[in-house]
Amino acid sequence: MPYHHGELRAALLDAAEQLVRERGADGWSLREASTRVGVSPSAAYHHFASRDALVRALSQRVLARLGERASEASGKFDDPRDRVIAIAQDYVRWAIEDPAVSKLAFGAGEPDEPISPHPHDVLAVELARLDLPAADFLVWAAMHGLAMLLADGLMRLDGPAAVDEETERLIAAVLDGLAASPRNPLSTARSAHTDRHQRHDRH
Amino acid sequence: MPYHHGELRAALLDAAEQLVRERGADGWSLREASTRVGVSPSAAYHHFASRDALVRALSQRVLARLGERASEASGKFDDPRDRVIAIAQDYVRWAIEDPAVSKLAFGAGEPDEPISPHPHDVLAVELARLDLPAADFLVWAAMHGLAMLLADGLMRLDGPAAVDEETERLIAAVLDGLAASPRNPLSTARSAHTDRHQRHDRH
DNA sequence: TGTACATCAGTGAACGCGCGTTCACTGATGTAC
DNA sequence: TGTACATCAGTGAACGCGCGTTCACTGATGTAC
Repeated sequence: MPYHHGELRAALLDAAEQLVRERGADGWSLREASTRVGVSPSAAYHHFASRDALVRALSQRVLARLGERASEASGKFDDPRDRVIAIAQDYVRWAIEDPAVSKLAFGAGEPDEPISPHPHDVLAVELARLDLPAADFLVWAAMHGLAMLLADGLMRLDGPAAVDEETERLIAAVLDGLAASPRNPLSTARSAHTDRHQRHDRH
Repeated sequence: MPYHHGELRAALLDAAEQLVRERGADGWSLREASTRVGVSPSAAYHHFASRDALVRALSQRVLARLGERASEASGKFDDPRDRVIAIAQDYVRWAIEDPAVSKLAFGAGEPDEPISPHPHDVLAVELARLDLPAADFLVWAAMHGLAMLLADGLMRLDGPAAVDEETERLIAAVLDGLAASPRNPLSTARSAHTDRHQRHDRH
């Protein structure tokens, strides 16, 4: 073990992520993550201002990876509708496979810097192609709800096939329903990260 | 302050709920709740086996209250469709008004005993009247997702009117979409509490 | 109505523990000349 | 190519703290007779 680790920041995030996976969002400590990496507890403070900063950084890394997954999932199809459904299926499967990590990702509050690619943005691009303005948050809400109910064990589905099927059924229903009753195209919904971008842009 | 409190169990749950509200789902201790009630920390052990048991009991109490709210909300309308939308609007508003408590309610795992009335059941009754079999979990997922995205600050809406409007838009879309493409009426989704009931019934 | 006594629901001291964070330090690295 | 030195990224001891839980206890309550 070299004196200078070299990748300590990433290694601490890895260890913390694994601990979240094993013990839940709050069942671990900075000291424990340091020990796993093989480093003294104080070493972490050269990379994170506090335990809380580490948690936020982890949340952001996880969300960015989810955004990448969404991009990949949508890339397997051409039709925008199929792409949206593929994103949703991937999102829901991910939440079931990694429930504690996904809960942490969404519960860590405002990010320190914009998340790229943000899952919401990946979805919004596809919905724009479907000519369903102001649908992005509602479609996101639908897939998010299904994902969280399953991740929290409040709802169960037998096997990945059933999960994919129900996800498609829900998202298809939302898309069809929104298409059937279009309304005022001016969205009233906003996201934290979009706000920040806009604020930046205006300066 | 009498030696025998009389309502200590409920008082501890009240204090814990308020602490969750102020500091977040995990930002408080059993000792702190006891102190607030004006009782020694060990007194709690005559009413709860552990801190974890207190958290579970709180989660269950909160869910049951949400079920009651849902019943009340739906009672203001006659048309089942309006009733479903009213339940959803109440659910989403509740999550925005009390985000930390609502997050705790859904994250506390399996209940010790059945929740009555369970919010999902209240919803399912209305959906049965709409002749939309196997729609209950999907409609629940949609409202739940909207609620959680708003509670976690991942999405924002300006004011209660916008919240109600977007909630109605989402739920209406799901109902319309599901009605337009009916499928195999055999639901593959199950809930933890329904499972338990069934297991009981079969004995 | 009075008394003995079991039970219930508190007290308060103590336990061992692991936590986040600070601090003065030191070994390793890389750059200037 | 060699050396001086600043900077970087670790160490390890220590801090004060509040935690959940246990334990022997005691005051209050309610019931039997």
